[in-house]
Parts: sequence; C-alpha cells; structure tokens
Amino acid sequence: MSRHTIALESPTPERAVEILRKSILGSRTSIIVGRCIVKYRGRAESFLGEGDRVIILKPDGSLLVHKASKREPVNWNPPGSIHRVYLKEGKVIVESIRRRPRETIFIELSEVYFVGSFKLIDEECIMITGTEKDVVDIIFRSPEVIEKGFKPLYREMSTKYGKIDIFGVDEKGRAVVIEVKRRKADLSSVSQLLRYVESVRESTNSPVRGILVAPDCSASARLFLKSHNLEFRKVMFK
Amino acid sequence: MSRHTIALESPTPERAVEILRKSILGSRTSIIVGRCIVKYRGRAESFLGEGDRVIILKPDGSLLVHKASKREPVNWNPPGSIHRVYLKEGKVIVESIRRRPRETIFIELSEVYFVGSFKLIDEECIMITGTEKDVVDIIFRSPEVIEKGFKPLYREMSTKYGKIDIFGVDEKGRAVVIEVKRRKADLSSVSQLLRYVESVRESTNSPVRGILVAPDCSASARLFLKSHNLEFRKVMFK
DNA sequence: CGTGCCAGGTGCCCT
DNA sequence: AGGGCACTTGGCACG
Repeated sequence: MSRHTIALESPTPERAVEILRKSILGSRTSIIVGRCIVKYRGRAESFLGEGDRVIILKPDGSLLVHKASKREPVNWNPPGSIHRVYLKEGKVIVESIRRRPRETIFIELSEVYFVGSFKLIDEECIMITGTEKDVVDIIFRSPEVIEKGFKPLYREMSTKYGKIDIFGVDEKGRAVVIEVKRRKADLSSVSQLLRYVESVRESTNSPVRGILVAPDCSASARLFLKSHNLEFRKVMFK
Repeated sequence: MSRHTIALESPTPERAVEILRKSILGSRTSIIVGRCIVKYRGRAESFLGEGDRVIILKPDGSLLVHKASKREPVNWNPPGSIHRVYLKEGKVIVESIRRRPRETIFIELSEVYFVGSFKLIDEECIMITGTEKDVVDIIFRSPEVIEKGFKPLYREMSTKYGKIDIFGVDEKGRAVVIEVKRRKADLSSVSQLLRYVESVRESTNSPVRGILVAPDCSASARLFLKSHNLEFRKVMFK
C-alpha cells in the first residue's frame, strides 16, 4: 500500500535518496529543505554558494530551487526535465537534465533538514478574468468604446510583421489597426502598433489609422505615438 | 529555545494555524501541502477549484501556490505582502494582501497533509554568466567582432525613445546604434533598434547605421531589418 | 518544430 | 514612484 504523504525530518543521506527515488518513480511531488550549492549550465551558466533552500521536484519534470526571498526560483528546470538523485561522498546529489536546449542543474546537499513526498491529486485548472482577451471581447461587443461608427472585423489578423489585435474600419471606411494593452502602454506597445500599421500600409494605398488602446500610457510612449500620427484611446476595464 | 525545523504530518487545523502563525512571526519559511481552493483579486481575478497544492510563505512576504506541474506558481503574491492565517469554520485559511497595487489571495484548506516551518540561513547570492551584459562587455573589449574599425563609445545611452545598448562610430566616422540580444532576435528586437536609430536621426543630419547583434535572427525579423536598411551581425558567444 | 506575443509577468537599475 | 528593459523569461496558440 502506498501512502500519499511521506515526510521525514533530518533523514540520513541514504534514506533521503531512497525516498526521493521512490517519489520520482511514483510520479509524486518531492520537497527537500536543506543546505546546498547549485550549479547550472545551459542557455547561461550560474553558481550559487552554500545556503539553505527549498527544492521542489514535480512529477512533470519541473525542478525549482527557492531561496527564502523573492517570487522567482533562484534556479530551475522546466517541465520535461529528467531528475536523478544519488549519493556521492556521503552527500545527496540532485541532478536535473533538460534536452533541447540542453540544460543541467547540479545540486549538492551538505545537509538535509527535511524531505517529503506527496501524491497531489488536482484536476482543476485556474479560471482567470481581466485578461487582454477579455478587453478585446469588450471592444467587439461594444465597438463604441473606441469611437462612434467603429466596426471591428478581425482579431489576431496576421501581417508580415506580426499579428494585429483588432482590425476594423472607422465611420469613414478607413482601415483601423488596434493594439490592445491591459495595462499601461509603453514604448514597445507603440512599436508594435507601428509595425502593424506599416505592414498594412505596405499592402494598400488607402489611409490606415493606428489606435493604441490601454488604461494608461507613459509620457514617452505618447510622444512616440504623436510623432507617427498614431492615436491613443483610454479604455478602463473591470 | 527555537528549533530550526518544524515538520508535522496531518496536523489538526488548530495546530497548523499555530505553527504557521509562529512561523510568520519568526521570519521563517512555511510550507503547506494540502487540499485547497484559491481566490485571487487584484490586477486580474482568478478562481481555482479544489485540489492538492504546495503553498510556500517566505519571510519577505512572498506567497507561492504550486500545482503538481509547471514551473510557474498558479497563484502568488510578490515580496512585501502581508500574510494572515486563521481558522474559519474549522478550516485553515491563508490570506495574503499586497498594497499598491492592492491584490489579495484567499486560500481555504479543506485538508492539511503537511505543514513545515524552516529557518533558512542563506547569505549567498547567485553568480550568473552568459547574460546580455556579458555580450556587451565582449563587444567593448573586442569591437572587431562587429566589424573592423568599429569604435564603441557609450553603453546604455539614453534617447528620447529608450536606451541604446551600444553607441559608437564606424571606420568612416558614421554613428552606429547597436542592439544586443543574447538569444535569437525577433520582430520586437528590430523594433527596438528602429526606435533608437530613429531617435538618434532626429538629433542629427549625419547618417546613422543600426546593427542588430545576436546569435540568430528570425526570418521575418530579417525582412523587417532589410526594409529599414538595418543590419544584422551574427555573434555567437560562450 | 519555429514565430509571435501575452503575462496578475518578475526583477534590476536608473532618474 | 515611474520608466525602460532583460530574463536560463514561461506559457500558449497557430501555421
């Protein structure tokens, strides 16, 4: 009979390795708390000197190394990586290898404070609202938030230089390219819009308007918009 | 005397709350494994139905909720958030509040499989090489990787529309704007370069060259470069 | 697969 | 605090 939870304080290295191997084989989520060094080599390269960290190995092949601060793991490997755990000179070693691109994490634990193995049952997936797609939906449902007479035609319309959030026509029949941002727009938002407008202009001689839609816009982005005769439409959602 | 590690399997809700409160007060890192629902409200909004997850509360105020898959937490709050743990109708509740922007996480645990509290000592910070800054360093040290006669002058040079990675002059004394990417360059990389070149051109009548430096470049990015008479220089580092 | 792009992006640095 | 941007960005959707 397989227990759903295994949790052990200050295990011997041998016992820790045993638990972790079973955990990996059994598609369980493993948690290690201990003192370790971490080496990474792949797209970049890193070294992390000795300190206490939380290490999580997920059954999908993700590996996380967390320090006591920050939202981000200090080291990691994404889903699909292969984990190996073994003993070397009396120390627990956790290795993670990702292929394409090849990336390796090497963790050497000088001390293991805790090791746990958990069978996590989770069929639910998160429901999010307030995303950019929701804003686009609003505009398609109520085009007047852009301006009177605006007709949205396509969403995610592909051009030579990227995909247009919303393509439509205004009251006077002019082409309108809309780039939507769910947060404050910045220089790169304007660059995007500019790329799409340029792309559409390459394929027509008719006038093409470009409108950046966002709850706010940085000062320099506004300047950049103006210098290219692009427009900004403030749209507060939520 | 305060123990550095507290780990408890299947604690009663009362005991779990007690341990977690002490953990938060004592600037320790807390780990909860249990069955829960998660509600989030802030920049966006989300709901996550009942399932088994790993919850981490860090002493800097970060909160992470991890599912059994993916590198990313399904819900979180960044450093600086305030955590509260209490009992409600016999269930353990974990709440996290961030101000500016106001964001709240509400976790209701129907079952706690494990709770742990750890004093993590960690003075080390990660050393990373192979970053963009390293590539810029290489170019300053060996400007000939760009081309014979190139002279880099400034890095991170501010313009109206953003900061130029490297500004310099070529053999013939023409201004050169360089945008560096440590990985394959895409449309947005070209847009950036274009913005900077445009910005420099606004302040001079002399010719201004723009060079995108990267290990590779997407096909459409290449087209976009060409259409604006910008150049691509392949630079493999590492 | 590569390409493009959003993300509750996060984190860093500078003004 | 706001701006600009890199990140081992991650993750997804689409051709």
